[in-house]
Amino acid sequence: MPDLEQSSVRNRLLAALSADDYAMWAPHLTRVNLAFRATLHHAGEPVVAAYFPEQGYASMLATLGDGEAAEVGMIGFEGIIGLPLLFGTDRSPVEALVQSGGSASRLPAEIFQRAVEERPALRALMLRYAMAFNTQVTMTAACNGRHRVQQRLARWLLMASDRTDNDEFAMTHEFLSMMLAVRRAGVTVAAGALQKSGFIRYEQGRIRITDRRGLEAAACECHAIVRREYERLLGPARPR
Amino acid sequence: MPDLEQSSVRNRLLAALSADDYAMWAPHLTRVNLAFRATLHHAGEPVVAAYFPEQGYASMLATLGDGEAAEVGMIGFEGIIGLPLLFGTDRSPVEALVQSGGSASRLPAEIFQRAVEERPALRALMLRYAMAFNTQVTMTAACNGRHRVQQRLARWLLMASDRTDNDEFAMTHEFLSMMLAVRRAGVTVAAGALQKSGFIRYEQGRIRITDRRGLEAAACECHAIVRREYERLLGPARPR
DNA sequence: CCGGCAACGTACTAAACCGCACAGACGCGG
DNA sequence: CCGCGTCTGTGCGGTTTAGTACGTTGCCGG
Repeated sequence: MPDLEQSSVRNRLLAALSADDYAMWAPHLTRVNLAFRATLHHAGEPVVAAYFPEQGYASMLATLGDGEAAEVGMIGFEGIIGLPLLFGTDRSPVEALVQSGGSASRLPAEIFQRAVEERPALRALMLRYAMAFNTQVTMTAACNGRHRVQQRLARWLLMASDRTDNDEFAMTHEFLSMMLAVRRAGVTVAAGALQKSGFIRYEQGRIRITDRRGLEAAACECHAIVRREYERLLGPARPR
Repeated sequence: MPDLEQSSVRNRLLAALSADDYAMWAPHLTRVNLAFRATLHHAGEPVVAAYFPEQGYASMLATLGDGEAAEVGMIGFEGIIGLPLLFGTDRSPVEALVQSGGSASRLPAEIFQRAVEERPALRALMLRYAMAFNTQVTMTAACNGRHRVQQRLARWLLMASDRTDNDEFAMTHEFLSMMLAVRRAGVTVAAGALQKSGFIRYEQGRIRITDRRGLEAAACECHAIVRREYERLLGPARPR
């Protein structure tokens, strides 16, 4: 497989690497399919590779004792899946589950960890992303405690939109209910209200954002706070 | 002020530094008082120093748009307050508020950041701690979504106990209600139930854990998961 | 010893959400 | 175009928590 040109890479972290750092990685990067519902790493098991999504995104799910799980963060083309490697460990109690299929560049764990040790600029970039992602998890914690289902649903849709650079995605109420840790029927009611207001439109497993401004107003501030932090640390997102 | 002997340091990160790394920092460390209710850094404002608590602990509070705040993590003698510095930034939307007074070693931001850049072993230690703290925030996010007030209260008391190495602390229901993002009256009811079961005992602003095993059973698994992750990454806590 | 304040106990109504159940709508394969 | 599985709409009773309010207890300073 030929090396991928850096200029054709959509992943924002890979694109932000210096030419040198990218060239170092290029021979080790393989373009892989991100299959819908694939698990990139399981809770408590070794993380053997880092993934830089190009299209699609994955959820980070905290697994609770009773077999349940709750989403704590999302990672798309702006980030990297496999952050435990950056922190010098190869496992965590978090599972990475692909929610929207696509593709990613895969890098073996040893290559990633060696580069993080040896390349200060690369390390700094990854750490800034880690900070942004931490902020996302932090606000999820606060949001889960304070905000109502409808606000959280609106926030969730905006985050998914940011991370896929898309206004429409395949997504059932059942699925959303697992992400938000609420009942399926609770999602139906909240989504119905958002649709009635004209912010979204959905049918049979597809949701489309029809009024982003409105949806932003319906969401809690958590989305805006996290988004600002991403832009501060990683540069502006492309305009929507 | 004379340099502090590393052997007399209670903070587990400082104690775990190599003698070399500690010696490098010793001239810059100042022992400061952690005053009850002091803010070590505000949301959105520069972090000018890192603090290594010796006694007492601080809460990390995510500030929401409406002026409210919710606790997302706690840092005591096992950690460091000022993690944004490790990630190469000097601010975050999180506030560090002292919840139990004590003392800490203070290190100016520049000194900390330079050492993180230049000293791989020191950096690795700080990153492992950051990973452990992230796990704490992650589980808080999941816990806030899934678990009931009484479970969360039990978990919170156990975490505070771990971080102060103490079974008793000054703490009102009013205060706990802010930490858990619930009503004050909700805490009274939950705490009353825990007391009735004999797990805790409290009166006028003091809470004491009287049956740690029982309290652990009453808490959700989130506490055990986080504690195991701390031990895995940072070594065993002293037995309780 | 007494007044005042902070902390805690409790009660009531309302809202949010759960658990469950079931019916209708859609869409795809045969 | 028919059948069946998936997805969505809705309702009902029950639990949890919010919001509010007010009474009681205990500490502390005068």
